[in-house]
Amino acid sequence: MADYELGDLQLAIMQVLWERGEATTNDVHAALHPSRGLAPTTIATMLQKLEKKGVVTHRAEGRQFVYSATIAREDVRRSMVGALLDRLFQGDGTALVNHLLEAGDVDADELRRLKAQIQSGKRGRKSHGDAR
Amino acid sequence: MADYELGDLQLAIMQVLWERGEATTNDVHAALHPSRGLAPTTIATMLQKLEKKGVVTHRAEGRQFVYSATIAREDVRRSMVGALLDRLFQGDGTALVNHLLEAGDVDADELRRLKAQIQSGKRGRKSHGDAR
DNA sequence: GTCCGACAACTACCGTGGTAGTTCTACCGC
DNA sequence: GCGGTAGAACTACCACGGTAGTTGTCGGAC
Repeated sequence: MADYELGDLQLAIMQVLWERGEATTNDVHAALHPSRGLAPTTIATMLQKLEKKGVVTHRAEGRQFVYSATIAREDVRRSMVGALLDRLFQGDGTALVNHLLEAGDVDADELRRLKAQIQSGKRGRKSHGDAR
Repeated sequence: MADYELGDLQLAIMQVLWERGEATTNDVHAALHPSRGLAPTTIATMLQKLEKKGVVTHRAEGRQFVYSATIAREDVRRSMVGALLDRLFQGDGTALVNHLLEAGDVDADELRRLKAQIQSGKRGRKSHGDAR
């Protein structure tokens, strides 16, 4: 399992790719422009860097490039959350959840709902045998 | 509330400072050397960069510098977890908790314990009125 | 009084995220 | 056929984390 560390813009781009399955440079630019107002070339450059890094691929369609992610959102989440957990909470996941509660990012009700959902069977797949 | 984004080594250094209250360059180097094997000058440089950034201060004691953090662990956690949350989970804290569960970083039992602890009164301070 | 050692200060360098301008190419419309 | 335009490619540049060498200074030992 490689370890992916993506920057802010990179993540934003990946987000678009994950949501749409695939997208042209222009699609990505259009999606991000309202919130970031970046030049199209910036997006294009970033896409190239992302490709060199191996996390996206492209396919030519006419003279446009259609990009798509080669890695799953979950993989990036796992890797980045894991890194944060180690760096900031010494790997203690419970401490993170606790922090989330304190910061008001989740509330106890949601936690309860989550727990209930887990109890009802969808747990236990894969026996989480990944020794980080 | 400023927004703190610290790198890996920077966090490791802050960790030492937070644990000890204060520490000399040498203390920090000694603490980190086993795991990282860095040159003392690297630590010193980083400490200076951290100071320029305003997150640590120093006080001279003889000809040594004794550094201490000027920001709380909680502030950094809040700010970095918040950033991660936005970037990777679109701000949905519950999704993060869910991810933590899936990845095996916390388990349902701990969650239950946490919830119980919360229910017993220590909740509700500050009404989390921070609009990120 | 001189020299050594410890430590801070300064300087340098690499990689990479982020940003964008400029150039090249190829198709499309007239 | 020719010129314009769209989009990719190339190049450049800054900031910053991370890494460390070199230089300067000051106090202690002899």
